[in-house]
Amino acid sequence: MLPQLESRIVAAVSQHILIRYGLSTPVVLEQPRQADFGDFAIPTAFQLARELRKAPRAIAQELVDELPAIDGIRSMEVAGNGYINLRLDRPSIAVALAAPSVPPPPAGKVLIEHTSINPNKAAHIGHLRNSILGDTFVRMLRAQGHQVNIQNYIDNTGVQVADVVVGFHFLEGKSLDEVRALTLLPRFDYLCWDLYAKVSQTYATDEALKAKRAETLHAIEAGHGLLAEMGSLIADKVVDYHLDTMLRLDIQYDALPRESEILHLQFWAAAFELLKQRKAIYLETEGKNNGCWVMPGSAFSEHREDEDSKVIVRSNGIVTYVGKDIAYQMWKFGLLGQDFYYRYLRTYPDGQKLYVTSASPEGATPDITFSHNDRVYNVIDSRQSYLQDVVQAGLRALGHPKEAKNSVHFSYEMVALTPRTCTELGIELSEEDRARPYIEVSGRKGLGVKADDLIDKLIAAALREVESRNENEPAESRQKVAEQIAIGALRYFMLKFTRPTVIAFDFQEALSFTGETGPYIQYAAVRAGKILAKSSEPIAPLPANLEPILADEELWQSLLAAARTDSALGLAIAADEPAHLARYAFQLAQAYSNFYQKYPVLIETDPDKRNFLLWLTATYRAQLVRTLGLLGIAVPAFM
RNA sequence: GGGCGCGUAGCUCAAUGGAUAGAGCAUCAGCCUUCGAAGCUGAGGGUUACAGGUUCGAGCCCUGUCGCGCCCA
Repeated sequence: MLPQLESRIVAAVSQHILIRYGLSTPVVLEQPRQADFGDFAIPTAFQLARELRKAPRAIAQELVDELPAIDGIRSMEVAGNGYINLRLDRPSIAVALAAPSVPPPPAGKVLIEHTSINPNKAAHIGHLRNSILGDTFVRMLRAQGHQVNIQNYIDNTGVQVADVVVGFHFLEGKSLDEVRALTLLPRFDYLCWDLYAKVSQTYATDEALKAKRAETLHAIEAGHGLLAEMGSLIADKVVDYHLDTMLRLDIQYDALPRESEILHLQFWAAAFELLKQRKAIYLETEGKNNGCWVMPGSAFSEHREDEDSKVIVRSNGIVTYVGKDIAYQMWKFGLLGQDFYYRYLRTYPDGQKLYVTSASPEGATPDITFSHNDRVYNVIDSRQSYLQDVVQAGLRALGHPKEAKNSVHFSYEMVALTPRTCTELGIELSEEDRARPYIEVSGRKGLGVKADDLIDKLIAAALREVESRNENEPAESRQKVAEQIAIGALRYFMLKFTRPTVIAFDFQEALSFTGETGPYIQYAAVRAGKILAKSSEPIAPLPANLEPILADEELWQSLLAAARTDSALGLAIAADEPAHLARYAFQLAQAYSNFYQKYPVLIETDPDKRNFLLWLTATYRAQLVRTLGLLGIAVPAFM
């Protein structure tokens, strides 16, 4: 509702500036630093000052004097040395907020790839940041009308899966049937976690075992034989666990594109032909890369010519990682000229179906595709930014600048552990490490916090709180509420940091449910719900004369805070930053907590005011539920 | 050596080039005979790493220096 008003203001001011001064200076609306300055601020006079060679304050005064009336604006005034502060027509904002919301207009088709965990061990907290960021951004885009499809890429033929096969088969001498039996036992993913660490450490001293790694990898890539079968058995089972873990966080996918199908359907061969045709790569004939197909450094580095060229196909004919990624990125946009087959995999509790790629039409679901997207977000940590740049350059070199521009590396920094948390986990640290602010997790060392362990721990902590506060609720409901609180705490924790910030994960901090946390926001929504439930009377329509009620400055500020949800969503999407929306959710909860403290609703004796307070409570509740929903956080029935 | 990111209160972090740099935690002082305190009110705490520059205006942009992290070689 506020966005419409905002764009109306921007349009009116821009148009006036164009006519009056002949300038198309962009107009931005700000939220004033102090509430008593006004409801919106326009700093455009400062920009105009340069071009008009005139004092900003004088320009602001001209604008205020000459601007036509804008619907919904009560007054404009010049402030500071050139701000224009706007005050809104309060009753009309309340009325607009009370009106039913209109669905957003349909927007473009977007692909978000997230999670993409190597299917060789249990998920850890670092993976959670990826999935929660990706899933939240999906929810945000969908709320703006985008048609989003969610993909979780599975590298089921990579070296990491090979390592676990090496572990089972060569290190522990297990047969296919024995491994199959193990996959049926609980927590096979945890078993792989330990085995992967063991194998990685054994490589350091056991050359013979290390030699088995390459043999195993080749067998898996070829796709037949005992080792390949064992690899796919392990990967499929571990993927199942990942899907279950993510479902606990309310995270779902539409499709699982797999590396095995990219290989078997020879996506790379098609991409290779196109790259050669368009002269995006060339065969190096000298130097260290002699005999390799390379992409020149100038293609992906704007400023420097002397950047090393990037090898796409090695001299032994084996395509690199980047090469395969370019082929896959082309497929995402529908530029490859071929597609996967898709096989039904499972149905989520809400009825949504999940598909996995397949190399043959047999058993495939006809008439679906997950290709041909307008825009692609790859949620991948910042360590891969160089590779993502090369992939993007590949598209550009192939003559697809638009798609290159619409390839977004949605990058984020890693999740590390605080030294204190390492110690709690029984991990020994060197003197040097103890002095560091954080310790990087490592699957090879088995150093990390498993996602499910963390979730279990959070639920246990939440359950203790819930039980101490809600003795009369049935155990089953308390369990459910504890789960919702735990997930709320976890999701908010992963979202409150901006993407380039390294999260130093600390158990004590993550297990805290006070202050700027998910449960604080949930609590605000639950309190609002409780008042609404206790009030026996239905909420009457807003009274005709709202002016006296809204003359109360604090009450007005409270209402305005609740009206900013869509603006906050818009800003967060424009900045590709879910943390902005998370922060708004917290501010919204703070605003409600203040309102709750200051205005007791149910004992208010003036019926008009009481009805208004009830209405505002319902509005807050709705905005809190909606904003939390965008963050993937549920609102418990009680707390 | 090159590339990317970071450096803000005791700690962890915010801050679309704009007004007096804000939150949470921690510390201290208050508020429960409940619309349940997972809350609220208040206090103290800042040379935004350093040095220049651009600008009407810089935590943010540019250059350099120092420190930290990651990636590539």
